[in-house]
Amino acid sequence: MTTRTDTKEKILDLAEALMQEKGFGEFSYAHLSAELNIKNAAVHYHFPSKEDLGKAIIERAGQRFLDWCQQESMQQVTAKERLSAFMDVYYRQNLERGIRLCLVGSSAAAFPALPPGMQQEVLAMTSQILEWLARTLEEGRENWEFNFNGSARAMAGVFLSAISGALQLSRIGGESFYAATVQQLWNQLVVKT
Amino acid sequence: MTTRTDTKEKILDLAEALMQEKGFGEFSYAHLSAELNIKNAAVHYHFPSKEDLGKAIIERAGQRFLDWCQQESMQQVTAKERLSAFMDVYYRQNLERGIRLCLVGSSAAAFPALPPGMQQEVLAMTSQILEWLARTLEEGRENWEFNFNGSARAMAGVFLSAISGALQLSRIGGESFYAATVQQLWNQLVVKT
DNA sequence: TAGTTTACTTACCAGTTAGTAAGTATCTTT
DNA sequence: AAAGATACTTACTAACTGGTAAGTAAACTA
Repeated sequence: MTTRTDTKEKILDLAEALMQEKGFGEFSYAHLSAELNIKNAAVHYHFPSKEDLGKAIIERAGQRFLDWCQQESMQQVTAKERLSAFMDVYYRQNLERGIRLCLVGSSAAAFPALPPGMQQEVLAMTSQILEWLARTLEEGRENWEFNFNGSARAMAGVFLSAISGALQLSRIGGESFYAATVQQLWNQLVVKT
Repeated sequence: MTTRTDTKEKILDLAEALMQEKGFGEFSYAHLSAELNIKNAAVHYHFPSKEDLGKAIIERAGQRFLDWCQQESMQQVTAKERLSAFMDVYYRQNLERGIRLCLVGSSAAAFPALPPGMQQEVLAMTSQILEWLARTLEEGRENWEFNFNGSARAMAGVFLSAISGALQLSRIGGESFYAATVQQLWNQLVVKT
């Protein structure tokens, strides 16, 4: 079975981008329909409520993250290379597109205003990311690639807080702020060779 | 000369709290006026546009920060105690009030949607904070209270990113996430005695 | 005490928000 | 070829948004 149209995916792509650029509460069905040259009722056809739309955005992104970290090429590289790839895909690339936030940062900032069903999806996705980060950091520490004290889970919290925060603050301080901050974070973590 | 009413200050207090709780774009003149038992036109009397209101919120908070870090008692304590006080006033306390974000984090997340005049105020306030942090970190390093490599300015960027990010992510992960993350950050920075 | 300023209220407005009900063209299945 | 599902459009709504113009009561000033 083939889908005749890809309107639903296009809506999700655009909504996700707008969420990173402006926040979930700062774009409307009218924004989506205007840009896609459809009527706002067409968006409601695919996503009856904004909660449905929000849930779908996060659900898809969460699945994409799982696919990404379970892909074959990921299993063959070191923890340091995996963490570097993570930062490139989920942070560095957003910087190049007009400083989009990561979905975790965007969701966290607007969390109390998000529909309940969406909050649950955000929690699930964030937990997945934090667990992957903790596993990666722990493995890197055992391989003498990373150097840090305390639990890998706590370090994962610091790392995710710092990079999502740095992406946000670089909207104020510019790309140079992001570059300097992430470099400092990386230097603190990585064992010099 | 005494002011007869304090409506203007009450509006600022409430607007600041709402900005930390929900974000600048997520509260309205109607929210403010309803809670203060006045009409929305009364809010417009004191702050004609939302840009005026936003500028006033940040301007006042920036001045409050300057007053705070220039107060007499601050000059008499060590860098470590000053940094600890900063985290208590500007972060720990927000956690206790339903996880309000700091104004820097709230502003950064919504930055592209903020009125231009407000963006300028946010930049000024953030610069003040980063400069103070860099000075404090540098002084603490010279006193053997803190231990870090690289420039104090870069470390200040990591520190501010991490704590503002941790406050946001604790909306997802709860207070325990904040506690664990900030403890890890502190342990990495502070020289053990 | 008359005039002016301050701090509002009353009563609007045009634009935007998420959401809905009913209709239509096109494809798929029987 | 008929019946049903799919993917929309047309046309609408009630609630809310930031913002304004005109009026008013009380306080301050000349």
